[in-house]
Amino acid sequence: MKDDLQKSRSSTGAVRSEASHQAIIEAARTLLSEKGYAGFSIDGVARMAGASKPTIYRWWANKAQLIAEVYEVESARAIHIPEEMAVSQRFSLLLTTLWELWNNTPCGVAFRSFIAESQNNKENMELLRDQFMQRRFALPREILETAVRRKELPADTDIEMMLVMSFGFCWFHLLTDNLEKTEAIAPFVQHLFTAVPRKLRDGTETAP
Amino acid sequence: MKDDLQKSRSSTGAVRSEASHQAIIEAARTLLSEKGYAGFSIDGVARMAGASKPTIYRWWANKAQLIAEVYEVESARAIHIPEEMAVSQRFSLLLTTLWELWNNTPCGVAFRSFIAESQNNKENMELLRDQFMQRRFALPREILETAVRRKELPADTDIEMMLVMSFGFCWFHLLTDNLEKTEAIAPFVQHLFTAVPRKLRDGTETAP
Amino acid sequence: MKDDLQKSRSSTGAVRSEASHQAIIEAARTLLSEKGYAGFSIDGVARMAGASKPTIYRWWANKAQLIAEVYEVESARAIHIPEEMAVSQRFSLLLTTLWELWNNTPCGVAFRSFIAESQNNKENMELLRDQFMQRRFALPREILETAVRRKELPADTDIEMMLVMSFGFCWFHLLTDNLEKTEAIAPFVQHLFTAVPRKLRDGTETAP
Amino acid sequence: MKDDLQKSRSSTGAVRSEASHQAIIEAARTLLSEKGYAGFSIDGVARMAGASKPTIYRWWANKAQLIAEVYEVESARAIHIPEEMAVSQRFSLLLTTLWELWNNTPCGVAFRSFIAESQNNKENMELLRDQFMQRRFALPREILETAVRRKELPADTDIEMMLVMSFGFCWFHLLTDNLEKTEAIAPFVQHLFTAVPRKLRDGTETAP
DNA sequence: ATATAAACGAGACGGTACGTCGGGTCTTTTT
DNA sequence: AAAAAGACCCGACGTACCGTCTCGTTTATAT
Repeated sequence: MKDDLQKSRSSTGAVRSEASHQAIIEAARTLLSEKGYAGFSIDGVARMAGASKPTIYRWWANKAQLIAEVYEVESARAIHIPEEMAVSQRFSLLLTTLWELWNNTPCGVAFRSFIAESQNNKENMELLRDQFMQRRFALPREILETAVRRKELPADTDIEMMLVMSFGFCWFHLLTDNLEKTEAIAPFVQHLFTAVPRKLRDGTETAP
Repeated sequence: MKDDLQKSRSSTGAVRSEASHQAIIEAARTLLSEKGYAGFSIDGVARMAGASKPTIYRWWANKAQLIAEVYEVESARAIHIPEEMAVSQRFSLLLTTLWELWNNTPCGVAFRSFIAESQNNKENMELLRDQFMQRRFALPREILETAVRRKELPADTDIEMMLVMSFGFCWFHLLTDNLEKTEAIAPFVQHLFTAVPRKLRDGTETAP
Repeated sequence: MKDDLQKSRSSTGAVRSEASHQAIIEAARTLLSEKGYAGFSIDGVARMAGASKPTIYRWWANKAQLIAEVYEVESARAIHIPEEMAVSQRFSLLLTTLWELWNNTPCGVAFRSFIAESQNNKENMELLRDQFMQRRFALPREILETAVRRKELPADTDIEMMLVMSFGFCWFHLLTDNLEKTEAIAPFVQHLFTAVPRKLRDGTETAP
Repeated sequence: MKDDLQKSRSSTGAVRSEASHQAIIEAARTLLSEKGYAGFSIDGVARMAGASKPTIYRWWANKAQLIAEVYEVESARAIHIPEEMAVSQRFSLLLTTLWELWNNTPCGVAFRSFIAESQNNKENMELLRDQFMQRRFALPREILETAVRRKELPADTDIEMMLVMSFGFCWFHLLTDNLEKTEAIAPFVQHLFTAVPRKLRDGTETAP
């Protein structure tokens, strides 16, 4: 949308202020990391960003979506998982990197907040499930698919089940504020790849 | 007077009204199941229960603790998992029963709400992690320990890891409103028991 | 029959605890003088007195009446106005003494609080007007009546008007927190006695 | 952004809703006159006005100030005291008119309530004494000053003392719910002007 | 001496209001 | 057209008091 609007700048009036956009995201980031979920409010973001609430609501439908964008922006720096490693090592590295991200940036609070916020609202729940999580799944899914292609994993590996199990494991630690236990990752991954889950014979996958 | 003039004349004071207690729990239950987490408020509970807010706050520190009690009351009817079944079947049955409980009673909303609410507040987070979840772990832990005793599972089975993996898997479905996919349980359990996670050689367990 | 038997075995029961009575009055006094009207509550009195709220309500119908008793107890030490002085001097001394009492004891706050509280409630209003104030009027009325008897004042002096004018003048200073201006008393009294108000010819008095 | 990125893009914001303002004042007026001081609450006003409590608190610091505005609005219709009358007649007419206002409009309850409420709070006390009462004094003060100018009253008339005495007299009747005794006004005024209070020789006035 | 009846403390209770916060919408003005 | 400013309604928050109501415990009196 941003691009389109800017392109048609014949005489359609003012365009979205990128400065405001950045200020809002930055304020949201700061508020989340300093005050946590409990201290996060749209009012607070507007105050800190020097923006007005309507401006925020014009671009984000609600708190959850603003938080989601904070997460996405903050986690945008590409995670590089070297291709020459074995799949279990790649996966392990991915999870470790993820936990570090959650521990050391506002991403951890943002993710927890987004999950919590999504429980309020059917629309946000769908956003979380069908879009946000699908983007989170992309990289690990690619790693697993690559492994299948390379024959490191069986052709009928139930990749979706592996994703759900992995994120379930991570969410549990995230949502019980237990992310420091990074030593739990290795045994988990080891188990996961010891006997890779397979798709059911009828071909249906087992998880979302 | 407090100190010298009197001092005798003591009493234990009036006793908690069980009627109020029940009315409040029942109202909370109803509100959760009819309006969901978004429509749940202490004001609403007070209104519906015909109780006063101070009475609620006298006995529950906050929303989270009231919700937790709703869960515990509602889930109190004993779950019986026949002893003569194999451990993987017992575990599978437990998870299925749990999902049914979450699907068909206010327990599902209550659990989701309690998790969400706990993200607000360090105190509730600890309550969730150190007390509430330990009570949830009791039955599955016992099933696994029994299996170890019966030599169905190796002596060094990492039971805590299995618990975290299992609840992680369940939470993920719960928190993405995906509990209808009960057919995902079987493959999960199958994988879990295909290669049971073992404790590390140094004897430390791998999870919480 | 049974009733008769039971009736004959009756008693008057326990008697009012003077210790509690004293403790409550003392706590009320302290609370009023330390926290003022805004910080005065029956809960607070009960707490400080080590008494229970029902005990307070058993003996005083409401806040106002408790405050009134505090005033009466506190102001009980007899005020002596020498008889050999002229009436205007006696009156002036009385008012000065009164303002000192209000300034240096909880009486000032108590009186203000009692007046304020009486605005809430018809019953207390009548108490204030018909009983409490009549007791306050007693001494000045006596001084004026004595003066009439001694022929210092005309026989048709409108004593009630003088009382109302005097207390009106004092109330205004009390209720605007302006009691330090004691130098205003002398000119007031001087004016009051310069041309003493007389009763109307038809004999009816002019004030309450 | 607040500081550097932006700073232009400003505006004065939306303007106070006169409709809300009127609705709130009107509701306060109605509540006072129907339920009296005891039945007057900010919650009640909000409810009746269809306004929100924050809107009320945005414009009035507390109950007292809202009540004060009700009084001022309600008493705004100019009181006309014909200039050609003698000062004592003008004064008498003023007081009679005032008592009628208090008796026949919510002004009476509002004044009583404002006085009572001001006893709670130092800030409101000052408001009452230094602003509200000064506005009430304006008209009678002007009448007396005019009389001095016209030489109806001596040059050294202690006008402030006369004001305090007059309002003290009126307050006493107001605060003891005794305003029906309008026949008390005439003798009071007669006495007041029979021997007008004079300023002390040193030039200081005697009252506030 | 012993029953009785009232008073007592403790404190829970329903109610009402307090003053504040946040959510999301609307209006006005400025750019 | 977009934005800042900020007013608005709504409704919830957690707390304070009010006055009433159990409770079980003294305690003075009247048998």
